[in-house]
Amino acid sequence: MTVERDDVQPEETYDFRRLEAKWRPVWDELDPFDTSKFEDDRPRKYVLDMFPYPSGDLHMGHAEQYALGDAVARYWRHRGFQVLHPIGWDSFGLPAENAAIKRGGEPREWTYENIAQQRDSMRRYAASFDWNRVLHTSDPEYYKWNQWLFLKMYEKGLAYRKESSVNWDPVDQTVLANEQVLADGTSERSGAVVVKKKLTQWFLRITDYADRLLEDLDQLEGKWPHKVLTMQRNWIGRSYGADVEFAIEGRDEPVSVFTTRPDTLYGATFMVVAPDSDLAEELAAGASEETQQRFREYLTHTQQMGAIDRQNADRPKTGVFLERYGINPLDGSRLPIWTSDYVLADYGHGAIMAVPAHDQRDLDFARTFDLPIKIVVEPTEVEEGVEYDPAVTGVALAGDGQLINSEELNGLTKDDAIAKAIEILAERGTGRAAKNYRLRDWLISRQRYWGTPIPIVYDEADNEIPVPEEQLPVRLPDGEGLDLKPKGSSPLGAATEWKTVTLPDGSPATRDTDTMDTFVDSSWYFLRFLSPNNDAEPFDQEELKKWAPVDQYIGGVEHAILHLLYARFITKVLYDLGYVSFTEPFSALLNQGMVVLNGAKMSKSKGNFVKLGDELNEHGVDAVRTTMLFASPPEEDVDWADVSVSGSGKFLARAWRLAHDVTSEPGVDFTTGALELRRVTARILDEVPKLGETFKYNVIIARLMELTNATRKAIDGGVGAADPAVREAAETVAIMLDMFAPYVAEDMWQQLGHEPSVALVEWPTADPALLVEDSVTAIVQINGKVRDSFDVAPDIDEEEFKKLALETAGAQRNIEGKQVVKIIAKAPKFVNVVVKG
RNA sequence: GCCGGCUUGGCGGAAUGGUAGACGCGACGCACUCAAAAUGCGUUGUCCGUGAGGGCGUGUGGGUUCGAGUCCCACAGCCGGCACCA
Repeated sequence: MTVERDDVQPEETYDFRRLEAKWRPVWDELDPFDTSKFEDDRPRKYVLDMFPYPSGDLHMGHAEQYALGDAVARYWRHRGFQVLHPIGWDSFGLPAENAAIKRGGEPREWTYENIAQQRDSMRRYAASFDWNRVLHTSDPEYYKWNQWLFLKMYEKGLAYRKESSVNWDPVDQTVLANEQVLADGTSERSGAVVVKKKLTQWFLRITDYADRLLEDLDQLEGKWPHKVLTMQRNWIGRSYGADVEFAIEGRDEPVSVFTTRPDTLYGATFMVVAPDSDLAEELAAGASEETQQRFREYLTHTQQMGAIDRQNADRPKTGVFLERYGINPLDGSRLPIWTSDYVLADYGHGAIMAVPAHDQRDLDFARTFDLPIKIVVEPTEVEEGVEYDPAVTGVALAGDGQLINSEELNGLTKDDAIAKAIEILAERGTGRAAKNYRLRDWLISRQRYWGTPIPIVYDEADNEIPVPEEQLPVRLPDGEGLDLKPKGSSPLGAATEWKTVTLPDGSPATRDTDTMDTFVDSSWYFLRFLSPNNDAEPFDQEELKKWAPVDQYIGGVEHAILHLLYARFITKVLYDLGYVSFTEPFSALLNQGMVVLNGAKMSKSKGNFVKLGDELNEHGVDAVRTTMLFASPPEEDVDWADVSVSGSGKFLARAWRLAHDVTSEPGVDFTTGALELRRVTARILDEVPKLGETFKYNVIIARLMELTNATRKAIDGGVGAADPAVREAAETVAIMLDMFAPYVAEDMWQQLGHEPSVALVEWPTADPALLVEDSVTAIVQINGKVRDSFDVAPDIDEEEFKKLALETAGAQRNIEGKQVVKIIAKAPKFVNVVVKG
């Protein structure tokens, strides 16, 4: 194959290697996507691809994402928009640190080498980025503004430090984010079972924004994938109910519990507190020595249990009676207080009222420890003779019904009783309506080196002192000489010189040695792209007005919750601080599917893997990009075993040859061209913009294949290569193909006698006259079944149309001997004859 | 358990309530070739029929409609999210 290539004239045949080598330097020189060049009145679009983490070179997943994002950006350019399409790197993070530990050297070197490699690959991939706006989150010029953001939030009380229970990896000796804990409770990297550990850490008060984060999702309906909206709603997890105060015997202060079912208050027969809560410890302290001992053992057992073990609802219920009692605020009954690990310390108040008849978990617990079960809601639909008593069936009655054994609530339905119970509690001052969230505050401290230093110092009394804004950035010290190995505290603790500072009054202080979660970096980077080199402010207000918010965001569904939730949160914070005028960062979101192989996620270790480099070398950039988008609609997964990259290559070669064969001159009058081919071109010019709006690139490519085939037929058939319609069609193919195969498109454009770049050429609009056909094919149905068809003029009159339909052989055959009941006709499309007999 | 989504040929997929299967892959046949590759042309939902033509067909069952892949109801299967969250 390679041998033969030398034998043929290179210009006569499609050769992706030649095209790639030819056009890359031209584009580098032209820099066609430099947004600053366009100071005109065209409408603007901000098209953003989620920026990559620089772990090695680009892989198939990147190829899919950037093929898609680039098609979107190129689409809008061809539609006459100024398009901002920037790229940068999410370049802080643990993999760089691990690579440095493993192979020596510095996280910095590893990171920037990978960035250089990925940047080269992206340029080869012909992604239409504005290369003048590149940012790296690990640059001090960037993370300075993370620190600025942190200080602004600290001023507003939105950043705070507290002791809490966090995910701890005992092998790597570091905290882990929730997303780094696998479903089986092990660390995704070390494989160790993750445990909970109490540490003092920095948090961002995202729970203050829970309602807005939830309610503003409604604005995004139809613009974001429904799936993502649902996932965010689940994650925030708002539930309505009541806070109820229970007096505690031998304690001055009452204990609050949250319940979604205040209607079942009369059915409460005991209380449960989380073993790892402060309350449990305090209550246990008032119990007998033996019980205190049992409590301590139980607490230890709970703390040692993995996070996932604890969440396993199938586990038998365990617990310890604390020998203390609470008082039901409605009926004054005495409720024994237990502790059990099915109650979580950090949800609600870490304590519950247990209603075993109407809550499955409470019922399981009551049956295990032989506690009373009192029915207070009679189920609505009770079948005669069917046992429904939870004490017997073991199934709690969670549904609707009529209240019984509940004094003033008796006879009410569930919903009415909830309202009434809240009213009574409020009157007596022992409770109130309340809501609770699954969402927790965002823990941003990390015991890692390769991240943004937290701009706080501590005086000798451990008071927090924010670093003054003018002293930012707090630069990360050189990693050289620092021990990055996991040891349970941040590597920055060993940077003595860096860590030690002197306060204005001369007293000594130390820096916070943790770094920020890298999700902080990515929560606002889309704003930094507007003015990445501005060192006076995080983002330029004028650029902000021009471009923000992001019109179209494109990325994988794996970020459906964390990144997108954090970015939405920070945007709302910036809105409240007066820095931006919008409350949602991404007006529209598109999730691309994954590239899989034989139905399974690609995995190097399992040998189930396709190397992007191999595909590019064998088939070329254009064929790979086209294959990615032709395989299916963008949100679906692409199974590389089901696609044909060489098939895409064949199509591109056919398209390229069209331009090569055209013999008419540029600027020739298309209106004198062959009508039939012109109609095909017009139809596609008319259809493709609509398809582009809904990202149906697979269909657009199919249309371009049709147009290519039709043009080929015209050239080889009677029309001939010199016909203006052939040039019109070939130019249309070239312009549209630019969305998927920029090298082929650019070369075709040149072959057709035009200057680069085709990427900046606006699509012609279809001549409406060409969209009207001379004749259309009408179908004839008898009782809804297609029996014949006939050609008619599109403006045929209804009566004439019906008459012609009834005259067709198919109609005659099927009507014969039957009675015509009704004729439904829509000229010139179809006729349906309803017959009987 | 709760919530969301999906289900169309051998495969990926297409189809404003109006000819289901566009376009492509694969397969088969033909041309070119000593042969193969490449390229081109043709066939390709399924069953009956030599043919003309006809029956069946978009997970299953029902409904609305002159007409349903498309709208409504129920069910099944698959995928995803959340889950001892009170």
